[in-house]
Amino acid sequence: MGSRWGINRTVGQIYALLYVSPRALNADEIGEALAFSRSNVSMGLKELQSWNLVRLQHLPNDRREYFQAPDDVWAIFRTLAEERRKREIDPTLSMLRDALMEQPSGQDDIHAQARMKQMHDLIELMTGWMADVQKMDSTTLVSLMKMGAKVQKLLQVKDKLTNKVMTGLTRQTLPKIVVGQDQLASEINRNRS
Amino acid sequence: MGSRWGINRTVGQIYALLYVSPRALNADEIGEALAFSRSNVSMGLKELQSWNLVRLQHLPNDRREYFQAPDDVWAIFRTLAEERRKREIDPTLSMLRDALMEQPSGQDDIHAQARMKQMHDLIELMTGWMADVQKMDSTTLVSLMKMGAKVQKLLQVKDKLTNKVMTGLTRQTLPKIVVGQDQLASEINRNRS
DNA sequence: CTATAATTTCAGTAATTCCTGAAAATTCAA
DNA sequence: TTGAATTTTCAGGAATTACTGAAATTATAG
Repeated sequence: MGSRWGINRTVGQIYALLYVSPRALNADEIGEALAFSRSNVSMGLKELQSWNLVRLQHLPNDRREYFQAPDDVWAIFRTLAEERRKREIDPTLSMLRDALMEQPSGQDDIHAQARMKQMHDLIELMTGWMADVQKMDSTTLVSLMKMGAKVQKLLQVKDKLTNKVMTGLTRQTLPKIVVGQDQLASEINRNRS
Repeated sequence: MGSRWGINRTVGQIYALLYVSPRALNADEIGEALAFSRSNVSMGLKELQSWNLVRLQHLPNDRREYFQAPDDVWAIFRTLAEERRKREIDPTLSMLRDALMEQPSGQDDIHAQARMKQMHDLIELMTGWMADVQKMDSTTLVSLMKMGAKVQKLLQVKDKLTNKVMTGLTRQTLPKIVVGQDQLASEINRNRS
């Protein structure tokens, strides 16, 4: 699966092995377990290190290095997301920005730039949102995910109100309550007192 | 960039062209613009169709098919996310489930299964959350993203309270208020009356 | 139907990516 | 230092993936 997550098959296999292993493994053990050449293992581990996905251990009286995956799956996910942002998203955003700076020559260019702006804004919005999510600890993240549907329900209500697309009945029964995104936090905070 | 999003370079180029183009293009126009052979374009378009990423058009008095990308960037994002789920996430989940059904033979297997369970639950949680997000319209989605940080602040307060890790001072000033994920929606709903 | 325009398929080749063994480099105990 | 253990580098070959042109298929106008 990892092959679609920016790492190739071999590296994925190595990481899967480290992930399920109850203890840190050295390069020879990995190579033997997966029938990879020693050099292949070395390259794979180097790549995993460049992704910050492995922790290094040294056992006493053993010169070899031992590798392990972090215990917290969410930490792994966060690292992966962060590295992909650095490697793929950020360069993409800066290329889009460069393209937007150029002087458009003709009607088609203007349209293309408008489209690129849309894409840029979408990516930037999602990246910023991910950055916020990154800061949360695992427990909080799980809470957010589990309540997902409910936050959305709230937002949809808000959306209908602000966009005035609700039915007459609803409009009558719901006097001017506009739950804007800026107001949500304070709405909740008010409940505390 | 698309090469990391499950589609290869050529297909990515074709889609980028369609995306910025002010009008639908036929296969010959695409091939000429990108210097691809006609058959390469055909394969690329076929792949894009299998991903549901292009809309087909027929012009009067022209037998050729014209292709275009949807106008809404968020629709594109949703389609991409949905297709990746079907192609990558779902098979991964079912493989993990299969592995979890197997009888563990030994201590190491038990540990490996526990780890796979963690990964399975993480993926399932995120998939479910994404499914919820999928249902939202673009405007709502933007609202959610923009308020991201604020939802998190709220959740962190909740988290500190439920986990009793707050300082004595905070505990004194905040009497038994527990904002649980199940309660949030109803808290807000109550404001409506 | 037929002729022709348009598209798709596919076998062969080109290009790319991956993996290996040998050699070089590094580390560290003695 | 020396030398054995360990790791890394890298050129070349293996495997995979991508692309092309020719032929086959499909669609449609007349």
